[in-house]
Amino acid sequence: MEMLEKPTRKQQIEEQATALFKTKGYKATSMRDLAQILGIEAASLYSHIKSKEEILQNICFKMADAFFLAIERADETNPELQLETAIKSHFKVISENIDASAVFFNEWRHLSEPHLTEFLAMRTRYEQFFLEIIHQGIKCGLFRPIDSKFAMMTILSSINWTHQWYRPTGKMSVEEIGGQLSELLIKGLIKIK
Amino acid sequence: MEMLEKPTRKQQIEEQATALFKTKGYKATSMRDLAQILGIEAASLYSHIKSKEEILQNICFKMADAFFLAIERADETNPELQLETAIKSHFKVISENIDASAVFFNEWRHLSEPHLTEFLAMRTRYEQFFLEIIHQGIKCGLFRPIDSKFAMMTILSSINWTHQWYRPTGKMSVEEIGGQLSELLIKGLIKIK
DNA sequence: TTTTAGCTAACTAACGTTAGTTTGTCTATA
DNA sequence: TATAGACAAACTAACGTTAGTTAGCTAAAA
Repeated sequence: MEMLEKPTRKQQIEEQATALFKTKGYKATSMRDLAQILGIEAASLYSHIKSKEEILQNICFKMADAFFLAIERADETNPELQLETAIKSHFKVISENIDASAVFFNEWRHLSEPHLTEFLAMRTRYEQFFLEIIHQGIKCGLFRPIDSKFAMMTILSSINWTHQWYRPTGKMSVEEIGGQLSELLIKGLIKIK
Repeated sequence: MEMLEKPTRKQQIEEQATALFKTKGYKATSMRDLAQILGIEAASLYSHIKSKEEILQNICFKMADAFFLAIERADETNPELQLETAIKSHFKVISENIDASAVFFNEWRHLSEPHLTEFLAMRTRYEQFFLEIIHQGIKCGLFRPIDSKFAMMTILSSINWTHQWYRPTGKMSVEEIGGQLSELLIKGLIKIK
């Protein structure tokens, strides 16, 4: 872990930019806003970065990598367990990168080509992973016969929204939220039956 | 219904602006972009509107009104039926205003004061409505003992994401999606048990 | 001495918006 | 019936501001 070493200026820039992009949005954040937070002039940022969009690209693709890495480790055989693990892993990545997640989900459309196309292709591939689990679950009669794409969208959107309200200082822990999320989405809100 | 009459120029502007704000975002949409679509000069827009932000305000607050109107009619006594009705009503409003919903959910942060504060207050009040239903359901033992705010966020985020993938021309109808949404969220993905 | 990280100054492009004007159409009056 | 006034909706031109970015300089660190 290189976390212990003090961050490079470039890392500081990306960190503060991530926070600004989250709260103000990419387009509404100016290089002068960013520079001010770091206590330097806007022009000085360009000693460390190539362009404003380069920052956005780094945030988006680093997050994409993190998401893929998280689900690659999950290899359960039972669709229910598989889905539970996938939901928990997905949320864990978000919880560890709240600001970057917000940017990832809300600001990707400001990527220029060819990065935009590449980004969307990765997203589709990622969704495919959840789609397959749900499809298997339906096929073996474990899940109710539902439109699998619809179920995938519903489940992912619930998890993806957590960046809006989850706070590390809140009363629910990461494990607790992950568990509750998968329980609510798989078993539903209603009790027993 | 005044739908049959041809829209005023102002209505045309708001309609096209809504579409642009959805796809490009509020900040990334210029008045020149908007004017071009309507086949006029940017300056000419100001014969019909006060400012760019006025358009955003109209979109956001019209949607807020629509959402409140939709749930005010629902008055079931059973929490399960109440929640089902609320979910369906909420989705129905989105389905009838896909572009405006996207702007409502994604661009509200660009409202200036005092509109921003007013907007957030309305949103909290709206969330309170769902919170209350879930709270009642838990209290009477119908719903599992879950953090009600967490459940509310999870449910609302699922419905609010539908604007991203729902298409009137798709294979699922509005009623079908509304039904599936409430079923998935209330009864869960898993079959029987 | 070379490199790094900041500075000042400036550029071009684009932004939202205002001012003043023109054009066509409808309506009421001469 | 012809004309004048009012209005709506567009135009051109330009304003002041802000955007992202570049160039070249300076001072301190390696």
